[in-house]
Amino acid sequence: MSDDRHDAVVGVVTADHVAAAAGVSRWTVNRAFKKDASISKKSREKVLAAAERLDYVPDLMAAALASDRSNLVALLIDDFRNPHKLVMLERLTRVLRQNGCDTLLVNMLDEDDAHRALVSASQRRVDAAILIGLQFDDEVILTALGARRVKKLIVFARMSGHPNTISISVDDVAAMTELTEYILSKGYRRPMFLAGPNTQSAHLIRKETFVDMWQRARGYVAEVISVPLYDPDLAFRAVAEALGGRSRPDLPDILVCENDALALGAMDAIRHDLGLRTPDDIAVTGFDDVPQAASPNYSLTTYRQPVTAMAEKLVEVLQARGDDTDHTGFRGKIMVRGSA
Amino acid sequence: MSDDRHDAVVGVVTADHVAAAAGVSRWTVNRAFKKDASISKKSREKVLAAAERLDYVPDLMAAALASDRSNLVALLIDDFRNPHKLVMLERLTRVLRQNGCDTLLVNMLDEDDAHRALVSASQRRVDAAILIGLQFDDEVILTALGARRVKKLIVFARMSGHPNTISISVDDVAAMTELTEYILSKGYRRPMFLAGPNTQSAHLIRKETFVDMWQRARGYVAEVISVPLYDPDLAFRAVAEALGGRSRPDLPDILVCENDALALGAMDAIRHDLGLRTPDDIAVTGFDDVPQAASPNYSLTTYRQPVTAMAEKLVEVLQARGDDTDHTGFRGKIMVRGSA
DNA sequence: TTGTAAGCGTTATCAA
DNA sequence: TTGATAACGCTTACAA
Repeated sequence: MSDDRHDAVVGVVTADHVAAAAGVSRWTVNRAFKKDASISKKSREKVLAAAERLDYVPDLMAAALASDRSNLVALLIDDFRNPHKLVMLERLTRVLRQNGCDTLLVNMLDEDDAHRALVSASQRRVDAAILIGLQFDDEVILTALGARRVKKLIVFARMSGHPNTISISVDDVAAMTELTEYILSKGYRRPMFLAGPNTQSAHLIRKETFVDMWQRARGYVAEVISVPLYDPDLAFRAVAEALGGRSRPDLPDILVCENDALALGAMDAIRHDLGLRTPDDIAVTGFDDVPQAASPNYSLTTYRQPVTAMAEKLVEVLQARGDDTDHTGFRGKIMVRGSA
Repeated sequence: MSDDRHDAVVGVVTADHVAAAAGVSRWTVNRAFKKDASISKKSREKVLAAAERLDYVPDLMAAALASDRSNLVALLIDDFRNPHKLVMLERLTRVLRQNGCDTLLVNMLDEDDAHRALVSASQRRVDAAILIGLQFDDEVILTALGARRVKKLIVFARMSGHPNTISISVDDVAAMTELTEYILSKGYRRPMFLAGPNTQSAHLIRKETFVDMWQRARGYVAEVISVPLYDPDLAFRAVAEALGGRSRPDLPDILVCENDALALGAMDAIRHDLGLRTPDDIAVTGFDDVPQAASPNYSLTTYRQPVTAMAEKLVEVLQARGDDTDHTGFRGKIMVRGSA
């Protein structure tokens, strides 16, 4: 038929058209597209054939309006400086899409924007809002999110401890314990911890775990410095400043960083500002295992989170109709490389 | 009232509720939320006050269903290895959101997935699908997208030349010309060009511009190598392999890379595989100005695209109701750093 | 300026 | 297994 071209252009093909073409009712068309619908095999085939022919696909917006599921989630992200974000975005969008879920990406411009971001998401009827790897103050954000109009609020890759949210993350204590044991086993003597935002308890776990373990093992308190954002540039400056004037014996022999974003900046500072070598003069460890960590330039010893498994758990949580609890027990693995 | 808590939980507040509370009709409520609606100041205030009180926000899904605009766009992305993607995602989501547009992030898993990705987007009634910085074969993708059910198809940060798409990008010829002039002015003698996917014409412009200019200026053809994806690791291996066995005089004195993703990998190879220095032994240039390019470790001479301006143009294109043409004349600026 | 009718394309629910 | 009714919450006419 010469309608071929026409069909594609002439506005939307709806279930009604397919129904007419297949000689069934509109509702039967719909059933054909639902997995566990009660429909005869014959009807379904007839419908799917007609749909194929007419190039019909269900309109998910209309579906969302009529049902109470949109199969849409919002990813709220507050920081694009950390390369690990790209990794998480890739995994999350991949796994979500493989499970029939689309993803709204919402850029939280600043802490005050958190509330607007969530409202935005709610206006699209998302099934869940996922806060990915917050660096903004958890408390501020979760409070702003207090009057929530979103069904589920999930904190991904960070523990939250906040009621009404579901956390999905690695067991930070176990992870940092493993890393610290490794560091202790290597015989380092003068550690310094480079921490990120000091704002909330969730951010402090890695630092505290390290400091506590070190104290117990060695009998003295490790030095700690921190930066207000997970930004390699800030880490560079903080390290350059903190270590700049020190004489050799006062320098740490290892810089334990809360994550890779900080570790990469720190390593640059050690080499290019202080003119020292790593690991020979100062060793470095990170957390996350961003792609660059594996590059021969950094060869960063770090801890890899099981992001895919976490994303799959997220899908499970999404599909669970009832309330869910936290899943903060994921275990990753230490990636031993050249930097420590 | 003790309803306070209740209101937030008891299901959605609709325009009807606000209408009742404000003592107007549902349609008046709607007008109050539209910028140029014909409504008296008084009515609007009354409505907005009631809306505020009831914590009402319009449902954008329902709005999209009823109108033919969704204020939703899909960002189709085919590659998360290139750190420039994170920059583009940040700018695009920021600018779009500032203009009332939400963003669907769709991960194209492979070339064959392009069609499904677009259908996915269309099922959400997006106003436009934006292909950001394709590395997959343009032709394959644009063909897959042929039977398109999306109103606008925009190719961002890459020229497409394909009819039925709108490109928004820098003028690659002008950009590469500027970069090449700089390189020529510095007196390099033995260039090598590191190209990305050789698949389509859009990918070839930078290479061809460089090779042509070099030939005209110096009278001989520059060497070219290429990798199938914009992946730093592949660049590393390609450079290590191409230059590995060469004696000093056979080595290039500058490696001109199609973009920063390749340049970073190339630089790592020069230093850590070949054991050479940059720029002393081999200089390097990139394209994009990713954040790492500015780090003292790389200090990469590169070309910064005006991503924000391009994003703003994108918004314009989105808002233009009619068909639009390409906007491929953006000019960025060369960022001269230590690497060349 | 305001109100009304008629959808938008689906789904929940019940009846056949 | 199938068909029909009534939403879902909004917008675009157009009429008052």
